[in-house]
Amino acid sequence: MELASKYDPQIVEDKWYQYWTEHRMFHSEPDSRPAYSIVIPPPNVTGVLHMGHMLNNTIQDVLVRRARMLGFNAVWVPGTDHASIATEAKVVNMLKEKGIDKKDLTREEFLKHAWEWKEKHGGIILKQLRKLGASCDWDRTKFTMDPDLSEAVIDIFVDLYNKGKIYRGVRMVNWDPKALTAVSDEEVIYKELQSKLYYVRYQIEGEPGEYITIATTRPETILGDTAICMHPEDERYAKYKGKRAIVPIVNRSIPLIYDEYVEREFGTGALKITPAHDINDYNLGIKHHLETINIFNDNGTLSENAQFLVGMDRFEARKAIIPLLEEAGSLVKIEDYVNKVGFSERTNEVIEPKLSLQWFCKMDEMAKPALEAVMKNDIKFYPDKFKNTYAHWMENVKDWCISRQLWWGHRIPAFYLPNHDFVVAHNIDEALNIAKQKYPELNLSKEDLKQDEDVMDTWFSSWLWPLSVFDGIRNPENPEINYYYPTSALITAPDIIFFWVARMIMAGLEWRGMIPFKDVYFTGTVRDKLHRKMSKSLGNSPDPIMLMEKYGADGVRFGMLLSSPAGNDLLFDEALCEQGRNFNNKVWNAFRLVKGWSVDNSIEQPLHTRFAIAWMKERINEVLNGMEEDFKNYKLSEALMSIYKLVWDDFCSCFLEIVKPGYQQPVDSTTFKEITDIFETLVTIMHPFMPFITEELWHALRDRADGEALMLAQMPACTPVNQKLLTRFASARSVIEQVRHIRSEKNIAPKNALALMVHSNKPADEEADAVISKLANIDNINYVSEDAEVSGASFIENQTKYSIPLEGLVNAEEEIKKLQADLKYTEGFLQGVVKKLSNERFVNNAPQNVVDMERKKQADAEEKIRIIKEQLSKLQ
RNA sequence: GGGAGCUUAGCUCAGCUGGUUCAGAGCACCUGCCUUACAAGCAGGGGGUCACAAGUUCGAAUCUUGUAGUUCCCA
Repeated sequence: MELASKYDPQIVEDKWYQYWTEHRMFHSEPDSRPAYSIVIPPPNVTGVLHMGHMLNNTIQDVLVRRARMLGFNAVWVPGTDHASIATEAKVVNMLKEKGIDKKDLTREEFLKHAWEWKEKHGGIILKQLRKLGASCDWDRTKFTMDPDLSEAVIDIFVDLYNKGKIYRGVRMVNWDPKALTAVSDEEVIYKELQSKLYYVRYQIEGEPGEYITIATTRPETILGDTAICMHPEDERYAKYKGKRAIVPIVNRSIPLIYDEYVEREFGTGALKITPAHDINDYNLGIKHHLETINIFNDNGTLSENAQFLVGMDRFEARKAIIPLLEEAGSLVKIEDYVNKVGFSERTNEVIEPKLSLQWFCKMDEMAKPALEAVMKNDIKFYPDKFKNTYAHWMENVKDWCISRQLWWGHRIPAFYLPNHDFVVAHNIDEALNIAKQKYPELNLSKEDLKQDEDVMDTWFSSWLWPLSVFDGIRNPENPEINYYYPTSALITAPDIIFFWVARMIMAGLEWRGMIPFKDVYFTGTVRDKLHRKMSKSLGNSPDPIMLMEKYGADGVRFGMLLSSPAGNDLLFDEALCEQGRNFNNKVWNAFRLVKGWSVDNSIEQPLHTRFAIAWMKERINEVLNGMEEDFKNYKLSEALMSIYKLVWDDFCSCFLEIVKPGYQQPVDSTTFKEITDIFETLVTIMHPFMPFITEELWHALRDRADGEALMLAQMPACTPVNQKLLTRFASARSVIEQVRHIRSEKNIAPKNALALMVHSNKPADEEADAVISKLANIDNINYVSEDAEVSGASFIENQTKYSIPLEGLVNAEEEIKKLQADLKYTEGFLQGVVKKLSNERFVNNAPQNVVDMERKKQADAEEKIRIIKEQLSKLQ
C-alpha cells in the first residue's frame, strides 16, 4: 500500500475515537488498582468550546491518559453546570422570539421550556470535546441539576441551615438590574471608567447664603440622600455641628453628621450619604441611625420614592438631573474623573448596590481548615504563587450571598408559614411536620406553606462537584466515593480560584473531612498575540473546531501544550498548531520510511547500527527519566518539548539516518525488529499528548487484535541513565557536526566522500567511527600520530585533533586566521581560570569539586593551546 | 488605595538550595540544498553587557535593597 507523503488527520481521528468508545476504553469501575481521578470543571451548559476549554481539557486528557498508561485505574468524569443566569437569559430570549413573555408564565411552565431548551441545545461542548480526543468516561456524564445531584444540594442547604451556617437577612447586595437578581461579590468585575465628578452645594438649614459643597459621581442618588458626613476634625466644617442641610430639588432636611470614615482630602471633604445605594453609606447609616430611602426599582429605573424623574433609567437620570440642579442653583462644577465601577460578570450590566432580603452562607468557620489545607501543602498549587492569592481571600472572606432571583436552578428549600416564620426542610412534607411541631396551634396544611421563590447560586451546586458526581453526599459510604475520592488533580483557571477551588476545598472538608483533590494546576489565560484576552466581542478567538479541522486535533493539542507552562498566559498563535501539524507529519514520514524497507534474514547487523540502537534506547531512557520529573511538577510543555526533540532530532535526524539501508537495499532482520520496538516505544511515550496519530501508527507497526489499543498499553519504565554511553555517542556526533561544518564552509556536497585523520595514539572506538563514517560520509578514517602533518581543514574535539585532507580547497592564510582567533579566545579563557585559581580566598572557600573543576578547565585549556600552537607552527 | 508576581536572544519561555555548559530551548532569522521518508523537509550558521542601580560574596541571571516598566488579585 502506498502511503501519502502528507499525514491526513481527518481520516484517522474519528476512526480511533469511535474505536475507543465502542470498546468503552474510557470507562472505569473501582477495582484493585490504584485510582487516578479527575473531575472536569463543569462547563456552562449553554457554552460552546473556546480556546480556554481547549487548553484546560487537553491538559486533563494528557494527565488522564498518562495515568492510565502508568497502571492507574483512571477516570475523568465529564459534565456541565446549569448556569442559572446564563441559561435563564437564553431561555427568556428564546421565548421572547416566540412572542412569549416570562411574566406570563408560571414557574412550572417556564421550567418546562427551560428543560426543553437544555435537552435540545445544552451540552454541545461535551460533544465538541470528543473531537479533541478527550478520554472522558461518558457513562458518568453529570449535570448539576440531575435528580441525584439536586438532592445533594438540598441536603447540603438543610444541613448548613441546621448548623446555623446559613441565614437569611437584609443586606446590601450586588444587584444586577438586567438579570434582576442578586449576584455574589465574586461575580462583580471592577473596571476603570472615565466619568465625571459633580460638585453640588446644599444649603444649610436656617442659614441663608451658607452652603456645604459635596462631590459625587452619582448625582441622581441625591434624591435619596439622608445625611451629609464630614470628618470630625475637619476645621472647615466644625461650625456646622448640630445643623441640618437641605437636599436640592427634593428640599428634604437632612442631618449633618461627623465620622472619621470620611477622607478629608477627597473632593470637598464633605460626603453625601445615600444609605440605600452604597455599601459604605449603608454602614454609616446603621451607625448614625439614618433614614434609608430606596429610590430605584429593581430594573434600575427611578421609583416613586425619588419623587422626580420617576420611571427614568438611572443613567438617563444622571444626565437629566443636571439641569434640575442648575435650575436650583446647586451645581457648582463638573470635573473629569476616573473611577472604578462594578459590572455583572454574566450580563455586563453596571451593578447597583441594593438592600434586599437574601440568603447567606457563613464562610469564616469553613474557611479556616480550607486555608490550612493549602498552606500546609496537603493540597499543592501549581504554580504555588497562587497560594498568596488564596490566603489573602481566605483570610478576608465574607459571607456568601447564595440566593438568586431566578427560576432555573435549585429552589431554596425554605417554606414560609402564614405567621411569617419559615422552616427549612428537604421537602414540603418534612417542612409541614416541622411546622406542625413548632406551631401545633396553627393547624397547618400543605396549602399554608409557601416555598421560597428564589434559587441558589450555581456555584452552590458546583462546590459539591467532586463529592456529588460520586454520590458522596447522599451515600457517603458508597464504593465509588471511597475509591475515587479525593481526586488526584484539578485543572482550572486562576480566575475561579474563589468561586470554585476555595469552596470545593471547604465543602470537601466540611462533608467528608477530606480534601477534594491533591493537586491544583492553574492554567494560564489564552490570549492573542497582542496579549489581549480572547473574547467573543473582540472576535480574536479562533474557532477550535475549525482549527482542529485545519491542523488535526493532535496538532492543536501540541500547539496548545507546547507553550503553556503552568500559570503562564498562552499567547495563542496558529503557528503553534502548525508546528504541531508539522511534527505529526514528521512522525508520519518516519513511519513511511521504515514501512518501506524490505527485510533480509541473511545479512549481518552493521556496526554503526548496533551502536545507534544501543544509544537510541538509552536516549529514550534519559528522556523518560526527565519526563517523570516534569510530570511531577506539571511541566507539561517541557515534557512535550523533550519528546519533540527526541523524536525529531535524535530519532529522525540522527538514528534513522544511521540505520537507514542503502538505496533499495534491505535491512537485516535484527535491526528491523529493534527499530520497530523503538518506534513503538516512541509512539507510546507520545500517546498522551497526541493520541490519534500514535494510535494509528501503533496499529500499523504490528498486527493487533480487535480490542487492543495503545491507549491501554503500559508506559515504558525508566532505569538509571548510562551517561557514559550517551557521552560516547555525543562525542561522535560532535565530530560529525564539525565535518559537516567544514563541508558547508568549503562547499563540499554531502555525497562526496571524505577521508578523516584522527591525530591520536588512543585506541580507536570502532563503533563510534562507524557512525561517523556513515553520517559524515567518510570513506576512510585513519589514525595517525599526534604530530602528523595536516594537509587540510582541522578541528579539535575532546582533546583530540582531527583533520580532513583537502587538496587545493584550503587557504592556509584563512586557516591560520581561524586558529589564531581560537588561540586568542582560549588564552583569554585560560587567563580567567588562572586568575581565579591564584585567588587564595577562592581556593580556600570554594568547595573542593568547584576548585577541581577549575583545575580541569585549566588543564584542558592548556592542552588545547598546545595543540593549536603546534598546528600553527606547521602552517607557518 | 492595599497586596502578589513578572522583566533572560526578534517572539514565547527554561535556568532547582549562588560556583561546567566563558547563559539554554522552540519558533523566527541568515546561507547552501528538490540528497530516492518528509520543502509541513535536509545540512550549516548568526544572535543576549540575563530591565536599571547599589549592596552581600573569593564568586550573582541566581541572594538583599532601591528605581523603572508590566501583569494580576483585592477594595
